[in-house]
Amino acid sequence: MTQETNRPTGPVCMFRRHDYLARAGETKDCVLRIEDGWAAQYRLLPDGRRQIITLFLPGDYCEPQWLLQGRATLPIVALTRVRARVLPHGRIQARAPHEEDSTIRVLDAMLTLLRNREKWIFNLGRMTATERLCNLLCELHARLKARNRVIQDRCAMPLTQYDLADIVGISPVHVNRVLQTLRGEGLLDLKGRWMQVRDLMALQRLGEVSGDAAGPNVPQAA
Amino acid sequence: MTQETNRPTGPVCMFRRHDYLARAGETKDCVLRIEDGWAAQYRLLPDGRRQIITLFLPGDYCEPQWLLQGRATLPIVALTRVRARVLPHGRIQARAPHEEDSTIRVLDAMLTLLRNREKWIFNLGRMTATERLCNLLCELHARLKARNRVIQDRCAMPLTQYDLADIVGISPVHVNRVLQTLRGEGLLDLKGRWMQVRDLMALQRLGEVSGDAAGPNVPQAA
DNA sequence: CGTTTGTTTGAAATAACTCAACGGGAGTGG
DNA sequence: CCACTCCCGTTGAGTTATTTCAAACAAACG
Repeated sequence: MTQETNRPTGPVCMFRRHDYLARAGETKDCVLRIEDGWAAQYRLLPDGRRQIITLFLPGDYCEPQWLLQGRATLPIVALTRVRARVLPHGRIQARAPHEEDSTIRVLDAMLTLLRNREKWIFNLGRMTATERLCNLLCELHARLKARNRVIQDRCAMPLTQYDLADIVGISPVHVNRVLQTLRGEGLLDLKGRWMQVRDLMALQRLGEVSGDAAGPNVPQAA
Repeated sequence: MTQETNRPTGPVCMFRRHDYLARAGETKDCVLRIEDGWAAQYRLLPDGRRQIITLFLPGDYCEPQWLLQGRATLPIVALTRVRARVLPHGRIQARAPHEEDSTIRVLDAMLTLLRNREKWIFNLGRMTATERLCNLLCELHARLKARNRVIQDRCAMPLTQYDLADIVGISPVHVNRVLQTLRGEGLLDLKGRWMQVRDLMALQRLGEVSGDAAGPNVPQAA
């Protein structure tokens, strides 16, 4: 499961679907960079309720804060086959600021994570099921696009409807119904682990996706 | 609004209720340490939906990530009269690691913020209205207790039911009804800006505050 | 004191959930 | 290659948690 090679870029880990990249409470002296595959950090209640907290896509640093505090708080599971590069703290600190995997780059990823959580707290607290789903799909599309993994608005979508439900905080059955509607309105196609976005603008409008995370903030009435 | 003094510990800011500690997009070359009062970071949609993302209590660093990235993403508003100490980056970096307001302490607060958001993403995604409210009240109690601001399970509660609603992501009317129930069952008293917790254990049980979950909840132990 | 801000209550509407069952498709093993 | 699972997606019907609207009341404020 953890085959390592020792090329100058650092060792690589492989995980099969459902393997753990981390378990709750584990000590970590490295950061992972996902090279391929998707992983999710989640929290589970004894009664079975599950919420996915963070989604890691190709190109993401998996738990950049491990650089500052080497301890996993929640389990991280592979949603697909995953290939990840292991970046020991020493290797990160040795990099010059402008280089790949430098301290600044990793800390920057941590700040991005912090801001993305702002967005999701808003989504979960104040958006409807449809809005949340559209917003999520737009986010996935944008993140994959930034990593050159979208071709003509078509990209991978390995998440099951159960996964989607546990991200947007609704029931799997309801995810299904909302997706039906979106398909019915010609906004996207979703089948066989692939997503074809047919009307990105409409999807963004439905998902209240503004240009910037800070976009839809108008001063509060005094 | 921003009266400053220049004692060796650093300048102090005062804010009245509804004053802004920060506005979206503003550049920041300092971190604030709240000495007294409560403040909230929120996001607002044009249609009026508001979600409070972060609550800052006495003793909290307000936006510790400003140390790494000097830019506010969302507005921060004073919920009460607030007194805050201004900590310019230079002053923080000059501190020895074990001292108050050192780089490590501030970064630690940032990690705590990150972990607290994990908890709230879970709460908003998977908990019922009652659970969320109980969880919030337990969190407030614990955080204030860690700052020595709880006497015999009695502490300040300056949040209106509208504020509470915007934190736990439900409607103000429903907040009211849930609070009624909790009062009716003798779990707490809530009146005149003060909260008297009568049965903390029961409140924690209702709020699914597990020992494990409680870990990340509690703010940075100084 | 009058005005604003916050709380309480009732009744009707609805978004989302649960339960339950069926169907398809992708692997897996014979 | 077929048959058998098992996982995943789909659909329907009935239920429930939470919302919205509206109005009255209380409390804080200047």
